[in-house]
Amino acid sequence: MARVQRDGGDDSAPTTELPAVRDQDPSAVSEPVTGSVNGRKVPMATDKARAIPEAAVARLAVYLRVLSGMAEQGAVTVSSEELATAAGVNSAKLRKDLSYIGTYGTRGVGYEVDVLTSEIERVLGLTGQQKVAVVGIGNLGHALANYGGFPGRGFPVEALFDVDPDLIGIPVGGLPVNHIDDIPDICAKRKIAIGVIATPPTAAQAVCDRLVDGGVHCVLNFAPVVLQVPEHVEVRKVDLAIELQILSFHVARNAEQRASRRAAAARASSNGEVV
Amino acid sequence: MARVQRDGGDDSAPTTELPAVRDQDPSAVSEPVTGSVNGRKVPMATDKARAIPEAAVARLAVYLRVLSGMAEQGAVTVSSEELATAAGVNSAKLRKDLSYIGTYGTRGVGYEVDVLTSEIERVLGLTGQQKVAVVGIGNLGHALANYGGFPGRGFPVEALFDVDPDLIGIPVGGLPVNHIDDIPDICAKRKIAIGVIATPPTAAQAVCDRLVDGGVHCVLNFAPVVLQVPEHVEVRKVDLAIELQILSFHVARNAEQRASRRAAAARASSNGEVV
DNA sequence: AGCCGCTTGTGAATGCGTGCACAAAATCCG
DNA sequence: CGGATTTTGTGCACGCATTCACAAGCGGCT
Ligand SMILES: NC(=O)c1ccc[n+]([C@@H]2O[C@H](COP(=O)([O-])OP(=O)(O)OC[C@H]3O[C@@H](n4cnc5c(N)ncnc54)[C@H](O)[C@@H]3O)[C@@H](O)[C@H]2O)c1
Ligand SMILES: NC(=O)c1ccc[n+]([C@@H]2O[C@H](COP(=O)([O-])OP(=O)(O)OC[C@H]3O[C@@H](n4cnc5c(N)ncnc54)[C@H](O)[C@@H]3O)[C@@H](O)[C@H]2O)c1
Repeated sequence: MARVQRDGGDDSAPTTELPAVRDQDPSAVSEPVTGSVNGRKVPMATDKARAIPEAAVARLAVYLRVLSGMAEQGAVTVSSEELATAAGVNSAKLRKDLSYIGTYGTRGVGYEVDVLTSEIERVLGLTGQQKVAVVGIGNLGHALANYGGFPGRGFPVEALFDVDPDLIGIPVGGLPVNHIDDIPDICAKRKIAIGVIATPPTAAQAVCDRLVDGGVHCVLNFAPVVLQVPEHVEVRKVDLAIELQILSFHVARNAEQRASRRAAAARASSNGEVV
Repeated sequence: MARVQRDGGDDSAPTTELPAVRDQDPSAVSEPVTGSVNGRKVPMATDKARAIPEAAVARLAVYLRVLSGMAEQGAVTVSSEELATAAGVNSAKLRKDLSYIGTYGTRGVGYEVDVLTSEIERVLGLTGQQKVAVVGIGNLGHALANYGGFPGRGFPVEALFDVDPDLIGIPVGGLPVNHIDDIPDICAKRKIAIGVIATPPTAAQAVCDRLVDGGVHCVLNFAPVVLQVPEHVEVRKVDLAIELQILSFHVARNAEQRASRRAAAARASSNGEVV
C-alpha cells in the first residue's frame, strides 16, 4: 500500500514519530483486529525520546523566521509571549512546541534568540544544505528557479529539468536546464535531497517516479494531482486552486452566517444576548 | 484582538460551520450535541446545525477535482472506495467527509458523479465566480496572472497591482497592471472577493490593509510574514520555505531513524526478529 | 539573604479528527 | 420472493492537538 500524499494544507498527522515502520512486533503478536487490549506502550522505540507533532514542526519553522527577523533587529532575548504574538499563535502552544525540542528558556527571562535559533535549526535538520531540483521550467518553474529565498535559507537549487527542447541548455537563474531523462543520473550525482515538481499535472507522476529513481526522498508538488510514492518518500503538495476553494467556502459560510444571524437577531431581539 | 493567520499547512480549525441549506430538517432541533454541561458553553449558535471540519473542506476540494477528472472519462457513478483511492485518503474518511454535506449516495451502488460534484460545489460556494486580484507582479505574480487554472475553476483574475512604475499599464496575462494606490477603489468597484499577495514580505502588511479597505474578505498570502487582519478577514498562507523546512525535518528524522535502527538491529541480532 | 514578580515548562482537561467495524439500505440473482 | 452481495452512513473509541492553569525556577530588589 503506497503511502499517500500528505496535504500541505491538512495536518492531522500521526505525529511523526519514529515508529515501528513495519509493524511492531512485541513479544506476542496481538490480535490484528481491534484488540482493544492494547497492553501499554511497547518498549520498542529505544530512542522514542522525541516525537514532535507534525503541526509543531510547521510552527517551529515559523518561529525560526520570526526569530531571524528579531535577531536582525538586535534582540538578544525574547519571551514566549512576544514570540507567540509575532508568530500569530497562542503563547502556551508556543511553549509546548519549544518543549518538544528541549529546555532552552530561562524562567523569569525568556529565551536567548541565538540559542533558540540554532536549536530549532538543529531539530529541523537545517544545519546542512539541502539541495533542490526543480522540474518543469514554465511559468512557475521560472519563478522558483529565480527565487532568492531558497538558497538564502539553506536550500540551494542545483538542478533544473524540463522536457521542452527549446529550454534545454538555456540558463535560468544561472543554472542550465537539463532534460528529464537525466533526472535519475543528475539527482544521484549531485545528491539532490528535494525535488520540486512544477510540470503540468499529466506529467507529474512520471516525473516523480524519476526523482525517486534518482534517490530523492522528498518531493514538493505543485501539480494538482495526488502522487503515488513508495513508503519512504515524503510528499507535500501545494495546491493553489484548493486554497482558493477553501477561501471560497468561507465566503459562502460567512454570507450565510450573516444572513442567519440577521434572522436570529430579529427573532431574538428581545433577549439581552450579546454575540 | 486581531485574528491571526491560519496556516495553509495547519488545520486545527474550530470546525467551520455550515450552511445546511436544503436537506432534511429534523423536526426538533437537538440539543447542542457535544455540549458538555459545564455551565460554560454558552447556548451559542442557534443554527449550529452542521459544522464541517476545516480539514474536511480541504479534502472536499480534492474530491471535486478527482470527480471532474472522472466525469471527463465518462464515469457515471463512483464508489467511496474508488474515489478514496484516487484522492489518496481512507475510504471511511471520505464517506464521513461526504456525510457532512448530506446523503447523496446509494447503498450498494455508490455516488452519482454529477450529483456529488454539484453538491460539493454548492457547499464550497463555487456556484458563482469569485473574482481574484493579484498584488505584486514579479516572478511569482507573473506566473499567477498567466496561470489558466484559476479562471478555469471559477476564479477569474480581474485585477493586477504593483508599485513599480515600469509595470503600471503593462498588460500581463491580458490584464493591465494598476498602481497599488488604486487597490481599494478598484477592488470595491470590481467586487474582488479574493486578494493574492505576491509582494516582498516588507510590503505585504500594507498591501493587505489596502485590500481589506477595498472590501476583500479573503487573502491568499505568499509572502513569508504573519499578517494581522481584522476578525472578519480570512487569511491563508502558502509558505514554500516552510514546506521545504518540513521536508528537511523528515530527512533528518529518517536519517536518525535509519541510524538507530542499524544500531538496534546490531544490538538485537541475537533475537529471531525479522525486520 | 530573603522576598517578589515574572516567565517557563508541563500536568491535566477538553475537543477534534481519524479509522474501525457494523447495521442499514439497495441491487442482483437464483 | 428471499437471500446473497455490495456499499453507504455512522456510532464509537482512540489518539493527537490545543488550551488552561499553576508550580517550579530565576533574576533582581531591598
Ligand atoms: N503558474 C501558476 O501560477 C500555477 C499555479 C498553481 C498551480 N500551478 C501548477 O504548476 C504546474 C506548472 O504550472 P505552469 O504555469 O508553470 O505551467 P507551464 O505550462 O508554464 O509550465 C510547464 C512546464 O513543464 C514542462 N513540461 C511539460 N511536460 C513535462 C515533462 N513531462 N517533464 C518535464 N517538464 C515538462 C513544460 O515544458 C513547461 O516548461 C502545473 O501543474 C500547474 O497546474 C501553476
Ligand atoms: N518567486 C518564488 O518562487 C517565490 C517562492 C516563495 C515565496 N515567494 C514570495 O513571494 C513574494 C514575491 O516573490 P517574487 O519572486 O515574485 O518577488 P519579485 O521581487 O520578483 O516580485 C515582487 C513584486 O512586488 C512588487 N512590489 C514591491 N513592493 C510593492 C508594494 N509595496 N506594493 C505592490 N507591489 C510591490 C515589485 O515591484 C515586484 O514586481 C515574495 O514575498 C517572496 O518571498 C516567492
